[in-house]
Amino acid sequence: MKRVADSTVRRLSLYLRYLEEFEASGSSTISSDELAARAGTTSAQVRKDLSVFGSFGKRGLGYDVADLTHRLREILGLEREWRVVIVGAGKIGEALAQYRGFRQRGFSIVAVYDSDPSKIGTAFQSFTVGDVRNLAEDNRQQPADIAILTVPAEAAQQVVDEVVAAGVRAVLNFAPVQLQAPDHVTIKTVNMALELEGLSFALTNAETVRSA
Amino acid sequence: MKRVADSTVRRLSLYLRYLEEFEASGSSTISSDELAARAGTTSAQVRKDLSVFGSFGKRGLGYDVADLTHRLREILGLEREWRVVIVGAGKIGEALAQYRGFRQRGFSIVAVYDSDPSKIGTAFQSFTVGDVRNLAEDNRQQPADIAILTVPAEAAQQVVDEVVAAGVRAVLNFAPVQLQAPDHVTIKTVNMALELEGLSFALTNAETVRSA
DNA sequence: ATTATCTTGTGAAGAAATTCACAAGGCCGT
DNA sequence: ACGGCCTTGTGAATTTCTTCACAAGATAAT
Repeated sequence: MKRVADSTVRRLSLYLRYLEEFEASGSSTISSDELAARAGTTSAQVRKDLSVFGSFGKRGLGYDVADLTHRLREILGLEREWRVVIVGAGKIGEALAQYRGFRQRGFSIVAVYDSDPSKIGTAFQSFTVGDVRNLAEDNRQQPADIAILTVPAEAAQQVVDEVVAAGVRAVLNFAPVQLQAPDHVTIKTVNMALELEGLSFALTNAETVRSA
Repeated sequence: MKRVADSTVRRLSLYLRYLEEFEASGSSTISSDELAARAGTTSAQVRKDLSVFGSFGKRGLGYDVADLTHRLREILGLEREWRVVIVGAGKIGEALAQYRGFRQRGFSIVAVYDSDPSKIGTAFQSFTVGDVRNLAEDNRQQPADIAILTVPAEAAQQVVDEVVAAGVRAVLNFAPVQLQAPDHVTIKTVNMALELEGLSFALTNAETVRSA
């Protein structure tokens, strides 16, 4: 099977979000044109994205909303619950630990860790902060699938090594560094300063150059 | 002047980050190869990215670290301080309000707003939460350049309209919705659930399909 | 049953981004 | 001053992504 572009997967997620809204609003069928309008893309793009995984529509009619919703959930792996641990009990970790958007989508935060002795054992949302050194052992009972890293940049690589050793195969990294991991581990980095710098560039070059 | 790709700008930011590290470590010159290795790309890519803005290197020698650092800061518009307001005094807003990475890079948080009467007037990091309805007036004195939105999805579009009316031309949006704004306003959306779904896809399709 | 009207699925065309590959310089040691 | 060794800057080739455009179905009305 051929490799699927990251941009395609992102758009599928978007489509799913708008489909769910559409489902709530009652209509049972939707065209690639309508979906494209909501997701901010073109109908051809929608159809191409879906065609990677099969043909889900009916010519002349469009897509059955409930059916396509289900198929997209399946494709994205959202039919099951994913066990997520947060490493780094700072403000960002706290914000993510209580973020409803995650649980709503089947991502269940199961534990929060830190390496700072002054934080370990303290209450943190509905969790008690664990010692990151117990992560591997805790994982032996019921392994986590995904680790969210909200640790300082200097500590991030070591934490990745630890969670990978503990069996985690996907990492969402909020530390502003490039991380190394074996091929079978997927890492996504969210770098908020980078996003702001993109805005700075756009503001600075507004008259001459327009960012794509 | 031709349009600059978003991906190019992102990489320039990365290069800048690694150049700064390199600068601290003492070396005065760096090759596109070394820079590429750190940023996780290729030397040809580094040279192409830089060539959009000029030729900053010396053949046979590489780039002067201090000079290139300066040029990149100039290109990205980081030589000045940007005034940033946060709208939405929830956990994520709080985390961002105290995030050191922003100030370090010249992004100065100047105020925090909310629309919830129970939050307005309360202390929030080193700020007092303001009423979002005063934003336009506050902005008349010393306008903010960038607004960070950490409000619920339902409220986001209205807040965008308000900050745009108040003169803000760049928005970093954390609400999981597609926002509309005039052409002269740049919006970047960070959708954390989307990132997790990308990981879910990768985990689900690990054996058959590999995400790019 | 036939016609008119939709909308999908998809090859082909086009555009954009990345990688290749090499001439043009520049430095250093002798 | 010359030869050997680096590394840039950049057209050209390649790859990847997006858009076009239309045949193939499907529905509905008469």
